[in-house]
Amino acid sequence: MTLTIVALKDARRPPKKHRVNTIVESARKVFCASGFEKGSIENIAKVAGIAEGTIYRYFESKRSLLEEVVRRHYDLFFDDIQKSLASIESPSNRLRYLIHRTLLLILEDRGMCRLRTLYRLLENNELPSLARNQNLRMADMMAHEIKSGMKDGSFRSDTSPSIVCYMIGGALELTEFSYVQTGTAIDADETTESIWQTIHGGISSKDATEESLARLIERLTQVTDRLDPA
Amino acid sequence: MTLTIVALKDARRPPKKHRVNTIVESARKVFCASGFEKGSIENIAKVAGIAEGTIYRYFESKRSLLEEVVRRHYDLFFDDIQKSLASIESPSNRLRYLIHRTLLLILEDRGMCRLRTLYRLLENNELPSLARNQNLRMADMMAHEIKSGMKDGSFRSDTSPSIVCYMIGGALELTEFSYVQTGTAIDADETTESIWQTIHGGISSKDATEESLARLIERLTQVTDRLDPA
DNA sequence: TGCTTAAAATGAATCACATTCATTCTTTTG
DNA sequence: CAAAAGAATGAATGTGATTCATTTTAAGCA
Repeated sequence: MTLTIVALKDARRPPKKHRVNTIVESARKVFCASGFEKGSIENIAKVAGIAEGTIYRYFESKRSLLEEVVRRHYDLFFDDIQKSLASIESPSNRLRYLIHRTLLLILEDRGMCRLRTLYRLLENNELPSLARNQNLRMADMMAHEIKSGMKDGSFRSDTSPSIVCYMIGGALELTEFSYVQTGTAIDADETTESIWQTIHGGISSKDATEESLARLIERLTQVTDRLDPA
Repeated sequence: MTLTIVALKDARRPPKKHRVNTIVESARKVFCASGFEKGSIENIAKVAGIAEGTIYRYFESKRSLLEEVVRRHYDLFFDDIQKSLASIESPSNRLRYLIHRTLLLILEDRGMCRLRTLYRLLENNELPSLARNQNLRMADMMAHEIKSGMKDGSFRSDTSPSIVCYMIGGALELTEFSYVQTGTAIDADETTESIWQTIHGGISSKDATEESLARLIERLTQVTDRLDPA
């Protein structure tokens, strides 16, 4: 008897958690398939096999449901990325990894990408929103590496971490945007390389350095000429 | 008589153009004040002093009305920028100008910015949309300068113009986004400088290399001085 | 100037959805 | 097992974009 009761008690909560999971999962499917605006609550309820009203027991609004869908997806990503980061050596390499990993995520699921891109646009009211937090989390990770690099001397000390973050984040976002829009595949390796190269070395040709080298060679030639048995 | 008729005939079109102007202008006011979702057609019609249905004679939907509002604003900007560009000397300077000018536009009207940011999010269906065209137009201008710079040797030849465009565009967009969200003023000069510096010279410190070279040259100079007929 | 026809404007009606809530069904507790 | 609490339901509500039959205005013509 006691066992039965315990079993029932335990069975009480799983249904609750299970309900939420079912709803979020259905919402994900519907939103990914039809987009946010066209993915109706009616449809989500139908897919979940429940009544529309039930959704509102667990979620305040359609938008907060979207928020949960997006959050679940990206939380996994962030947790995973943060773990990997620990085993990578220098700030440079970690920064590169962040770029590369994000590109892979973008490629992984175009539907979610579209949702996220779309989601960013909707949140024009509350400040401490999910998208903001996601951006901040990624920006924080990048900024941290940039600052480390500035400390250990591998990056210039007059760099503005936040602007560099914006530049990397922006490039990733526009790449994502272009992918979502056109569906043209991205070469993650190549794109990482381009972004990294620009961030790292800039676009200016290294005239100064090359001039120095030229002068050096000239001098050396003079020296060797002298030393040569004339 | 004839004159009167002519006057009436001419009066026929101006009302039409005038109507559209009135509608767009009212829409701009309402959207800027309340945002897209909360700015209702009813309200726009009221501000314009016409019936709701009339709006639908000139615009297919609420969204296309938004599109027109945004387009008008940015068309002016692009035309102006393109004119100024002609009188600027080098690719580098033109690129800098594009960055700076865009930042000034962002600062100029936060309401329009918010609309544009919001607008970008909405367009998840039709490909050749306005936002896309705007992005393309700006991207084209930037890419053009980058390619010129690569040709004339001031930029590295292994630069990827599109990635660099993405990086600049992305940085501008995130700066815009942060401004729209927080309202914290941006220092256009300083931000331009940071973006430019990173794009131009990268973040890696060149100190090490250059110092070594300088020392090397110094040594060699000493050597050659010795060898010179004292 | 009056008459006819075409274009424009109107706003009440429609429609699509998100959201609410009185009611019904289930589970828990005593 | 009955009462109470908690979930679920889906019809009703509310909001706001969009449509359309009707009315108003303007244009063309004798």
